[in-house]
Amino acid sequence: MQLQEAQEKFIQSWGTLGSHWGINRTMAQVHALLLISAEPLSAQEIMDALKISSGNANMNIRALIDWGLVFKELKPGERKEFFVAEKDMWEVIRKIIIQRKKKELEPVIKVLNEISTVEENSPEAEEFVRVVQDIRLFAQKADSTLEGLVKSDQKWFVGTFLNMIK
Amino acid sequence: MQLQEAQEKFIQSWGTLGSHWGINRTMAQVHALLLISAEPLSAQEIMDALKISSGNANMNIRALIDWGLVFKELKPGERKEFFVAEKDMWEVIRKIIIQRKKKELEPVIKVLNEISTVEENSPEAEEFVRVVQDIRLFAQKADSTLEGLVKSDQKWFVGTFLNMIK
DNA sequence: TACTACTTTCAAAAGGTTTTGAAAATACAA
DNA sequence: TTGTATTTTCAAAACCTTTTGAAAGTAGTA
Repeated sequence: MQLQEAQEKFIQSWGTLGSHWGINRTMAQVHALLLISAEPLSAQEIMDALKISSGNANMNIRALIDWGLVFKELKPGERKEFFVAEKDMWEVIRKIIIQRKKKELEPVIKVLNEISTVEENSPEAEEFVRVVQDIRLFAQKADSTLEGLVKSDQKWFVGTFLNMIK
Repeated sequence: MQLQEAQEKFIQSWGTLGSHWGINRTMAQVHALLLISAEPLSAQEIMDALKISSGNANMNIRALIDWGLVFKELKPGERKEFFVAEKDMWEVIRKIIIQRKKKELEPVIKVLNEISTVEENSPEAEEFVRVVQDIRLFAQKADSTLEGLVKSDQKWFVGTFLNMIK
């Protein structure tokens, strides 16, 4: 397979994956492009490579920087900004977990805590409390697992993963 | 907090969470409603409770059945169908993993395998192959971990999870 | 068979998200 | 300062997904 074809496939594929993971398709494509680029790219180069507008490029590059998946790089003598991707895959995963934990898991735990105060004075209320407690337990377990993972270094994570599959 | 208010909050919250996890909002709300219902519900009861149309209800109930998160139940003497949710949280997680692994992880691994055959005859090609190999390794690790998890029984999963958080 | 309760389909409408691109803002150079 | 390259903003347009509801289909009942 030719390099260019392979690169395009990779960008497409990463975009599709991203769109299922709370990262919009273009955002994931920009990340993919930067991941496989040996050199930092300017906004203009990203726009040209992916055929997207300046607004779109600007917005998604900034989102990637917010997530900690992309860094701004200034070249001496150049007025324009260049961008590089976080290339360490474990770090990428960590950054995504941090965002999603904050945006999804934590709000749900908050609601579960609130609603578990309901009084158990009817069969429906009993069923409700049982289900909510069960989910709450799992959510808290997931939360502390992810928290540990985020705070841990790579080796611990790799080790745990390997342990899991035996 | 009143039971009804708590139930509504739970359904809302579960819907929001679902929509970030490849399950559409209504589908997640139907699942939430069935989860906290002590009795099987008919399509009509689901439509009334969530204020959704028959088409919408039908479509999402079927999707939930496809995912293995909801089961059809026939009551003797009743013409209409009733539905119950899978209430075991670990089983719910397993079912979701099965679907997402199939729909997302496996296609990506396929592409990664294809494109890693590119020849390393330039700095760009080298960078490309390095990144792809790295991701491929991670993806395969994740795949076998999830596969093990899906095939395992609850206890093993709970145990591993607890081990992870120490 | 015809009736009725219930379920399913699907084209059109609604709703939500993403993208565009012109205009405004910014920042450096002369 | 003025000019120019670059970045940012944002309202409108395009696009994509979900929902509706009427009509068709199905299956039990009489």
